[in-house]
Amino acid sequence: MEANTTATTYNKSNHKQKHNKKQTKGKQKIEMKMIQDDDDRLITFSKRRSGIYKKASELVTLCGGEIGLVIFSPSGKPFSYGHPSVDVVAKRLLLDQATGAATSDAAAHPIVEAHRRLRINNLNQQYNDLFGHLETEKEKQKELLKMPAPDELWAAPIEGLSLDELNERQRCLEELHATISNHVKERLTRSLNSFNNKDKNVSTPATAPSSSSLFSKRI
Amino acid sequence: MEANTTATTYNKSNHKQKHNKKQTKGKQKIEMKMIQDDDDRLITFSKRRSGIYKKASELVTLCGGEIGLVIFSPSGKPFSYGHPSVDVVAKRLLLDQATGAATSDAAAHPIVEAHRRLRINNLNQQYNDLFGHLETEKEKQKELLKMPAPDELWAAPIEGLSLDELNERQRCLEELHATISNHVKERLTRSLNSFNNKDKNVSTPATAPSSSSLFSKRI
DNA sequence: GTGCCTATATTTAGAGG
DNA sequence: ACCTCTAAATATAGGCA
Repeated sequence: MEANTTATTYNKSNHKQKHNKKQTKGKQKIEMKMIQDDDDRLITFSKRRSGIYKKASELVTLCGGEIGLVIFSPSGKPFSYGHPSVDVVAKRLLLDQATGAATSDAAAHPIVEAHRRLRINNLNQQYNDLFGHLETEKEKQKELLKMPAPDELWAAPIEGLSLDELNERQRCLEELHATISNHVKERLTRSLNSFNNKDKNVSTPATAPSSSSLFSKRI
Repeated sequence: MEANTTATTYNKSNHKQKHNKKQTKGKQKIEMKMIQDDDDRLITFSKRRSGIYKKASELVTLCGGEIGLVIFSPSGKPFSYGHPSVDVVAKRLLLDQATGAATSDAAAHPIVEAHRRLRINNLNQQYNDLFGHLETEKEKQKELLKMPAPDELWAAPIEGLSLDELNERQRCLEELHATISNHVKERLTRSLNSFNNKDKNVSTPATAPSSSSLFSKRI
């Protein structure tokens, strides 16, 4: 940030360097996928964890409110950050729940939307799965699908027919999506190796022998 | 780069510049203290909350591990983000503690109970959880979107397409889906607000008969 | 592992729809 | 409210101590 025009500030040790040669590579863009090198991954974890802590504290400072954060490192070590403390945040959550105060209004309405978004998230999860990301999202999906009496959530008053139409269309989209996902998945099974580059042109023969069981069609 | 003579005057030598006018002020530095203006604070809260969600998901993607995050907005509404889910993280924390595993921060225990109860009695957490993911995923998907006429998607034969084409189609579907969802959301919000009474019972063609009390949504 | 450094990549404040 | 746009502020990858 401080780096002004000529970028010659790295010579702390009065060692003269080539004047117009870059001292470092600067921040390089990295692919958003699991870092394979153990060492790099650990370093990145540390740095980014700090970054998140900072963001969290800034959010609290700027906007007030409370925050609690727990992170398990790839090696399983737990870290946490909280303001005023994880404890306080957790207790407040309990208190709100017990008194049914702040959460009741927030909960009642989003119920419908929760269901809606649940279904959307379903799609996202499949999408991610196709690209080899967020494999464990499925766990959450499962848990969420256990939501009590989802059907009751749809009794909300709705202002018009067009909404139903939208819902119907939504449903169709989901089916189509699932179908396409299936096909993609099948192809992927046979050309998995080439699929790291998302814009790589990967084409395969047109039919798949098996592997349809790989992808359980839901929704 | 270096914050040179800021904004207002872009004329280095005190004469009129025709094309040098800045279109916006760009990101301005702000003091790290509570934002007083209600509106600004709310906006900043939203933006930064999304930012943190993204950072969290990136951390998980790059490094693996698990993360659970709970935020109370200044007005007391709870938000959360978790991977694989807040519940999983909480349970893991509990497990670690039960087995006496090395806990770098033991203060987080109550969060476990909090989330258990939340999950049972209140969908708000799930809602926010999903919302966070949705926002994050939406950005990922946005990068390569080009939406053809929706109708073409419906009739499109799946069989003859390359993997690339299928992937592209997926993205279109995602976007379409999100768009429709937004419309539904808006309508629901509006209608729910206007039918803000308890036990409003308006049945929709295909689903359950009654709903519980509904309240307006706010941050 | 932590901390510093630079050069970039990313985030986001502010203003408009 | 939520999205877009832009320019400036931050975060951070890759190195080194």
